[in-house]
Amino acid sequence: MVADILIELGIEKLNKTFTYKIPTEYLDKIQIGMRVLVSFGKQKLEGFILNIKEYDQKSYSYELKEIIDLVDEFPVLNKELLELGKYISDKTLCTLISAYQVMLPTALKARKKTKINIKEKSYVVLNQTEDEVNLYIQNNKRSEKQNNLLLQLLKDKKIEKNKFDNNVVKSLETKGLIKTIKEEVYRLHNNILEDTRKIVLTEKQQEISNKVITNLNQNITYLLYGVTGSGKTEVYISIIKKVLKEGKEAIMLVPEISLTPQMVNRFTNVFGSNIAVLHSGLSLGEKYDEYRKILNGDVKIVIGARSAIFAPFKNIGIIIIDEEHTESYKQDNHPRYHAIDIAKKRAQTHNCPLILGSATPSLESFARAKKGVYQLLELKTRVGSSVLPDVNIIDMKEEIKNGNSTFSKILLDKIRNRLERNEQIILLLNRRGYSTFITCKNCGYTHKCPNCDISLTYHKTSNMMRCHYCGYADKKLVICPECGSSEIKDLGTGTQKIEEELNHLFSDAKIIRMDVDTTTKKGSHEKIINDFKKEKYNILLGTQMIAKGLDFPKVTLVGVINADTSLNIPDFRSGERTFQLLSQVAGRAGRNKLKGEVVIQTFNPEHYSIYLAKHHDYESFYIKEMNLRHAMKYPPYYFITLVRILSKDYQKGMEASKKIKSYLSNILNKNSIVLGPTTSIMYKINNVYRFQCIIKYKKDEKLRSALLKIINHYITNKDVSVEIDNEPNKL
DNA sequence: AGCACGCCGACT
DNA sequence: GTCGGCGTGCTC
Repeated sequence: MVADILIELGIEKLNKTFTYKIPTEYLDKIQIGMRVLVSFGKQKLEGFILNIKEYDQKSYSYELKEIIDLVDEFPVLNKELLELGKYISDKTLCTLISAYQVMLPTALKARKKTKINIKEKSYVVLNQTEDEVNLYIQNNKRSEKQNNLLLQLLKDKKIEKNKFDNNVVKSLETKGLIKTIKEEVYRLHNNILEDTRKIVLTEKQQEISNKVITNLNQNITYLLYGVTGSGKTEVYISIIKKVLKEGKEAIMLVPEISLTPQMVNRFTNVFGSNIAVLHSGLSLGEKYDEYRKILNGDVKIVIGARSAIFAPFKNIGIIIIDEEHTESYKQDNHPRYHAIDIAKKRAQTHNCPLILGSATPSLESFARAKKGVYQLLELKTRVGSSVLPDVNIIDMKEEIKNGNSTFSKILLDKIRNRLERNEQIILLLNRRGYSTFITCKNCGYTHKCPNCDISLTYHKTSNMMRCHYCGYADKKLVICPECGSSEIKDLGTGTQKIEEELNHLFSDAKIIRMDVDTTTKKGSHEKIINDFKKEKYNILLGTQMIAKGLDFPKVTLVGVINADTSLNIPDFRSGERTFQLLSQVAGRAGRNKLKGEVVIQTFNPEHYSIYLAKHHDYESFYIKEMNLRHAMKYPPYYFITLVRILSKDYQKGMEASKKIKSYLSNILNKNSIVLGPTTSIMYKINNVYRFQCIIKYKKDEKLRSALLKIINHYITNKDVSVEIDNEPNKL
C-alpha cells in the first residue's frame, strides 16, 4: 500500500501530494488525516495523509520512499475538516496545506519543529484486590506510613503521587501492592463563580428563542438584529440549552476583544465546565488543551474568536456568531477566510441553524435578511427599565470659533457634572499616541517614516516618534532637517495627549487609558476593565477597543472626541464603520437604571453616518447607504476582489500592475469592472511599494481561472508578488 | 523551504 | 587554474 502525502511546506509549487510506501508495521494503524514524517529531498518533513491506495508499481518511473514514522495515533483532520480545507483553498486561492494548517491549533499542525505535549499527572492506584491489601495491612504493623497510604487508597481509589513521600510509594511499588498511572490533565479550568442571577427571558426574547428552537434540524441562517442592551446573550443561552438537550454541540464566536472572563462567566453559570474557550491570549499548550477537551468529548460548547469556527465537533446543533459585522471575523493574512463563510459551510454539513447577531449588522447581512436569504429576527427594545441614551451632536466648527479645540464646552460641563455625581465616563478617541504628526511651522516639513512614508506619531511616554505600521521609531525632532528652524509643532491629538489634558482639567479625577500601548501585556486589558468596573477610576479613555460589548452600569456619559477620524478614511465602508462605531460606543451608556447620555464631537454634523447614529436609526442608515452602494456599484450590489501587487521597485511594481489590469480587462466579462492600477492607501510599507486593482463583478465565471493564472505567473517572479483578497475588509 | 547543480568573476 | 557568487530546478 502507498499513501499520498501533502507536505508541510506552504508554497504554490508544492501544492500537490507526493506518494510514499507504507511500511507493513504501520498498515493496521495508518489512517487518512494523520500526520506522518517523511524524507523529502534531503530534509525530513511532516505532512498529512490525504489518500491511501494500492501500490501500482508501473505507474511510477521512480523508486518510492517509505514513510519514516507516524506522528499521530488518531487523525488530526477528520473527514469534515479534510473537505473544509479544500473549500477554503478553493475560495481563498491558497495552497491546500495552508488551509489545513489554519484550521488546527499549533500543537497539531504538520510542522517538524514545535512539539507541544499533553500535560500529564501521576497517580497511584492499588495493584491488588482489596482483600489482599487488607491482609497486607494486618500483617504489616511496623510501617505506619505505608499503611496510611494503602488505607487511603482503599477509600479514594486514586491519589496524586506527589501527595506522599517518594520512599513510601517506591517500596509499596516494588512489593507490587500499588502502581503508578498517568492521566491527562488540562492546563485551563473554568473557575465557576457563583452567580445567582436567574435568567428570565422577556416575552420577545422567548419568542425569538422558540422560533429558532422549533427549527433546530434545519439549515437556516438567521440574522438577529437587536439593539445594544436588548439581551441577545440570553437568547443564545436559551437556544444552546435546548441544543445540548438534543445531544448536540454548539459553537459561538464573539469578537476577540469582548471575550473576557466576565463574558465567559455568563455561560459557565449556566453550563458549568461544559465549555472550551479559545482565544489568542492562551499559551500554545492551553490552546491545545482546550482543543483536546473538544476532541475528547469533554465539552459540548466552544466559545472563541475567529478560529474557533474550526472546533472539531462531530454533531453541531447550532453556530452563533455574535457581533457579526466585526471585521476581525475575516483573517487579514493568508489564507483570508471569513468565519461567517466557514460557518455557513459547516452549518450546511451539519444541517443546523446559524445565527448572526448584531445591533448594527453589516450591510451585506441586512440586505440578505431583507431579501429573505436570511431570516430576520428583531429585538427592538432594551431589557428592563434601561432606555437608549440621548445623543448630542456637537459641531466642532462652531466650538473652534469660540476657542475650544479638543473639548467642547458641553462635553466639559457634562464630564464635570458626572464627576460631581460620582458616575462614570467613557471617552473615545480613535487614535493612539500623543500627537498625530509633527510639522515644521516654517517650511511645512513633516516627520515621516522612511520605510512607509506616513507621518510618525509622537509618543510622549517614551519621547519617541513611532510608525504605527512598521514599528519604526526615531527621536523627536528639535530642529527641522529641511530649513533648520526650531519652530516645530505637533498637530492632531492622540489618546496620550487627551489623557494629559484631562489630568490638567480635572485634577481630582482618576483616569485610565486603554489602547494598544497600554494593553500589550497579558491580562492588562482585563485589569483595566476590572478596575474601571470596580470604580477605581472615573474616566475610561480609549480607542475603539472600548466600544464593544462592555457593560458598565455606572457609566452615564459617553463622549466621542472626534467622530471624523474613521469617516475620513478613503474606503467605501468608512460611513458604515463610523455608524457602527458610534452606535456601539453609544450603547455603552446607561445600561442600567441610570439614564445615559452621549456627546459626539464632529466637524461633519450633517453627515448621515453621524446624525443617524444620534437617533439610533439603523434602518434609515441602511437605506441611505444602500442607495450610495447601488450608485457606486459597491457591495452588496457587486462583489469585490482586490488584487494587490507588491514590489520593492516602484517601476517594476507599476509595470506589473498595468499588465495585470489589461489582462483582466480583456479576459473578464464585459459587465465586470476592473479599476486601477493605483497605489494602495498605504502606498509603501516597510520599503515595499503597494499597488492595487479592484475588480467589481456580479457573476463572472472567468474570474477564478484568471486570478489563478496571475498567481501562477508571478510565483516565479522575484521582484513582484501578488496577493488576492476576495471581499476585502479594507481597500 | 533547503539543497544541488551550474555557469561566470577575483583570488591563494 | 579554483573558490564561491546566487540563479534555477527538484524533491515521491
